[in-house]
Amino acid sequence: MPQGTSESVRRANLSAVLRDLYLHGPSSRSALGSSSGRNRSTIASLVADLASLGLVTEKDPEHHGAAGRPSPVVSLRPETAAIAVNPEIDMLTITLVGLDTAIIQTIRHSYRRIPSAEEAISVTAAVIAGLELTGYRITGIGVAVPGQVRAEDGVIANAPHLHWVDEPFGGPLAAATGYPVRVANDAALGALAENDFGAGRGVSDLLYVNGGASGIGSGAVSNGRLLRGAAGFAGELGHVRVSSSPATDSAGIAGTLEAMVTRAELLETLGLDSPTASELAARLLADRSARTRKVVLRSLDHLGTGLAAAVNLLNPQMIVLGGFLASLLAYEREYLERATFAASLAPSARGVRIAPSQLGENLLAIGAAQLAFEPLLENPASVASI
Amino acid sequence: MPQGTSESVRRANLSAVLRDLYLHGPSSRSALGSSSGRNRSTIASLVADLASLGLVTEKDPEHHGAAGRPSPVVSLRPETAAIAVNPEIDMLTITLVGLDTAIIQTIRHSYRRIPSAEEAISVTAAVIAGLELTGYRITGIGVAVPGQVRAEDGVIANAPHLHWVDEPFGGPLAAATGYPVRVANDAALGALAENDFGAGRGVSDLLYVNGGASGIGSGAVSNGRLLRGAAGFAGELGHVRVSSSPATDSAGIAGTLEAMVTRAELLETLGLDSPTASELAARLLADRSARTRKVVLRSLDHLGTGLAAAVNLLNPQMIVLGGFLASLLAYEREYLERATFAASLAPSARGVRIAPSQLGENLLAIGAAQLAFEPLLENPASVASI
DNA sequence: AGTGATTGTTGTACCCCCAAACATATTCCA
DNA sequence: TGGAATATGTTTGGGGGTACAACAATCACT
Repeated sequence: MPQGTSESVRRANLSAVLRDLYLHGPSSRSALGSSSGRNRSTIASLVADLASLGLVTEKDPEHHGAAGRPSPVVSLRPETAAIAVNPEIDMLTITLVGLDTAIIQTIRHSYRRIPSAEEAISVTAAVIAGLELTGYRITGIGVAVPGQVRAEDGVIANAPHLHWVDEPFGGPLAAATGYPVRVANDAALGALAENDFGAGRGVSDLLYVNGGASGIGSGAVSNGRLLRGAAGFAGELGHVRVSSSPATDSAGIAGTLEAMVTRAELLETLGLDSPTASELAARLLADRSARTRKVVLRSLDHLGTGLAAAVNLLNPQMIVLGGFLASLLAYEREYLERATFAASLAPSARGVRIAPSQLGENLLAIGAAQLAFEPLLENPASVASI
Repeated sequence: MPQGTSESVRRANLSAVLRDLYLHGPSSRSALGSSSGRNRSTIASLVADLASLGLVTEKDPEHHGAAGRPSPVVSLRPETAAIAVNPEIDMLTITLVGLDTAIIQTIRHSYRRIPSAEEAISVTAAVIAGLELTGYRITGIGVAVPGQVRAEDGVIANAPHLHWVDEPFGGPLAAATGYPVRVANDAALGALAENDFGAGRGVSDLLYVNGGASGIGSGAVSNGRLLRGAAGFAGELGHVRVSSSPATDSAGIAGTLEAMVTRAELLETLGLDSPTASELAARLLADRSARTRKVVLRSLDHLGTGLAAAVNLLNPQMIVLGGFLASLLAYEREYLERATFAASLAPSARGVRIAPSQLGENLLAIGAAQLAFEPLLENPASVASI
């Protein structure tokens, strides 16, 4: 972000106010002032600007029983929204998400066979074209992809389960819909969402690891920002080696966390076929048989080794586990903590909390919407062009 | 850094100009203008401010053969300096480093036995008290410690080879010397130095891994900034597991990179006792015996596994190897690349270069000085108080 | 010597935030 | 019930900071 002009000051202040409202919900003008450190008159001017941009509204507060003149409550207008897109192997989910983080509408499109990137793009564009969007102001599209995404241009470098390799996605989807499009890895967006709205609220350094049917995805937030790396590929803990086993993962690498800890093995052990996430969690917790326990503990050993690598390399405050990894955590939390901290440097281990994911099925929609909202939050005046 | 006031604009612009000079050396006023994007008149005012703060001088340029009025060359004044401190098990090194990155003076203090933190602090304070510093303006002290350092307050959480655990260092040293003190891990400062002045110039995401007599240290730069993590402990690749071997490292963790790849084993194989770094490099390169080769390749396998973990988690553009790891790289670069990329996600692997360290024995002095200069670079007007 | 190009210099305009004075709305208390 | 206390909105003036335009200075080229 450019700095060093008086316009950049205005932009930074508008951004701070809008972000405060986005992260913490409606707030009085005086509270906005004290949290941003700006003067009363400045806040008044900033809020007036945001209101004239159509981003916020002011309402008279309910009486709250404190002395002094009541301060109007500033709220985000829910008409400002983003479109979250999540292609998976059997389904494409498209969600309309308000700037107030409300889930406005969800459309699921199933397909028989794994779609090509072109097909996914055209289906997405068709669904969006069919949405009733009058009354909404759409800031853009955020796409959560189960694979490695080049942040710069939204090209999907490799999404193994979708069989997409070096597929342009952001560009064509933008061309097909007319909206700006940003694309990122799904677990990275999960990390973002859990960090801002879930288990990791207020945390500056967080690791999110999700266990799904197709493998283990992960993403990290470092110093309050998504850890991207050079091209946007960072945070892939699932493909870090934790064993000398020759079993390979979806990327063909042997002995990785994803290769060693699988949902399929757990289902086989439990004798389940295709349970929902909550069924799996319940059945696993109920089954204290020796056989199941052995499988779980072996998985937790490998998971601990992997988490320890992340603890040593990233020094997070919090590790959030999603999917069946959350179930494994619930099964035997202390065992996982021991396994993790045994391979972690003691000072780093001391500061880590391991917690289950708090956001449910809307996790990726929220995360992808965050991605789409980011340019607006960074430069609120940019909506003038929408 | 606070934002949102007109003073912050001035600070950001002063900082941008000073940092440009720090990183890229002397520069004409017009070049400073175009690189920072500020107007001619603004640059004139900024440079005048920096000059009145005593940080820069302007000189008439040599004729350079281009049309137009010549632009004065702005240079950093070398009188502004920092004190770099590096305690090791057998020696304490104190270096006076100019803001123009010149090494002004180096003092080495040897001791017979490993010092306590208190002893290291009092020796450091005594050496600094004995320095002839008239004519210099000392911005502060930067300390590079072989261990995990809490960034916030400079407490050394664990420096295994020095047997320091939870030892306050920054605070007492500041009290003893009167200078502001910042403390960080030595390899992290190596990463910073290589990133700004060494093999990784211009790179935004870099991993530095150093192999020394006492183990493997590492640090990372992510998005142009030092990767700190929650408490400042991030970047410790040496303690990531790469093997199921029970051999433990200096932190007591089994099978880690540091446990599996040691300088001692290399020396034993080569039949050397205590060679200098360049002796070791030369002897290793000259020895193509099957026995040596076997040891080296096994080390490179483990190193590759470790580097792959970092590639997958951090997605760096460049990996810089120092110490005997640079010698291993020189011995068989392609083998290390294969070992690393075999366990790396292909898109992440494609963008990585592995290179030897470029900065020699002054690496840590430069890095520690960077740490001490950082507050000045961030807010140049703060020197007014020195 | 003249011309064109580039940059320093100066004065003005504009943007943005802050502080102070005043106005307003509420609670508290006698 | 009415004043005092409190907190905040509103208005106005001022200062810090950058950009712009006009002018001056200095170089290369012919």
